Amino acid sequence: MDKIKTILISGPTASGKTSVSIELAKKLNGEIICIDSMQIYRNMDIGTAKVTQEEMQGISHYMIDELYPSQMSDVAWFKDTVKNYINQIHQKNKVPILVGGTGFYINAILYDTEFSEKNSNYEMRNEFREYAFLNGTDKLHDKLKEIDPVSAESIHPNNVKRVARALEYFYETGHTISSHNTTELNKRTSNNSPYNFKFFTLNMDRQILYNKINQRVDIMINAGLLNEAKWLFDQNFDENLTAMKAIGYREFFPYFKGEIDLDTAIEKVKQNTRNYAKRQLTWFKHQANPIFVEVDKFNFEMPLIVKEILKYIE
RNA sequence: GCCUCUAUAGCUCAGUCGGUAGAGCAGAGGACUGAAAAUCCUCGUGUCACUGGUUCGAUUCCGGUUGGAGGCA
Repeated sequence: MDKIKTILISGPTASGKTSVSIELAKKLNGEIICIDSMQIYRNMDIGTAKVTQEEMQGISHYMIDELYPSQMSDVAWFKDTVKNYINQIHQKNKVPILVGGTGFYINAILYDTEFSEKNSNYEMRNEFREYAFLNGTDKLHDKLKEIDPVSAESIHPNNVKRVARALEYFYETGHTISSHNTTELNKRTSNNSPYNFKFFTLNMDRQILYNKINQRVDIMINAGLLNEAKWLFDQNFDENLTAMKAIGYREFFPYFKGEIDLDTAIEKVKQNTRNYAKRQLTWFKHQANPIFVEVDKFNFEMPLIVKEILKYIE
């Protein structure tokens, strides 16, 4: 049986993924799956730049509003859910178009990262984090050195999250996470993806991108971002929830508490968004092998961009 | 007009008891495989405003000039 054909449109935030994907879907009889760690949450529309009903132009979208902010997402669940949607869309004889900026999730889907083994233990994670807090990050790192020197070598002691996960993985499965990672990385290079995919990353001059980001934050403010942020703030959720880390929300919490003024909070949103865009680009450049589409070279003209992408398809 | 303070990295400021300087922020680069919009790592040469003087040597001390802030009239 032939592999299912899919198209993936990625890129940093504010690069125009949404409109490109909708134009493509119209041209290719496609449906859209959003690969975005934050658009998955309900009640967080403006700040996550979620597609609006009008923008969709009748194209079906999936993986939006699947969870409540009080729920935790994770790669394994995300990948399985997307997989199902891809199959469903394919069975309708339509083209699944994946669009999003969460590189970690994208790779998990495209390169079929193995998560079947049950090995996630949040309690253990928290214990390790507590241990590092009480005894210092180096002490936690020493524990890792004992059971998995290879991982200890590549994970910085300050990166408690990773050190804790590596330890958790070992105690849950009896194997080192470094061996698991090696296996999964080999899958990526040996091209045994379950999909026949074309992977695009939209990009543009850095300064232009930053200007777009700044402008978009202002637009979000005018569209009522503050109300959304206030709502989330008022829920009094645990600050460790993924949804509480969303840029465009958490920066306003100190403002609601009266600790900073509004302009400072808005500047912080812009800055964090810029930094995030930078991290996304680093991921796409080094953790994947996409076709880069420099949209500013096409003057941001949608027909030209779509035409460029279509050149690589079929 | 007079007096006082001030002029150092894109920004906010340290500092050098005289031997050409360093933090935070911004910015840049990177890592990443069950929290990922998360988490973490690396990167700081700039006419030390200009101009004279003292000195072996001045960004540092002294004089003047110019810009800024405050006070008195």
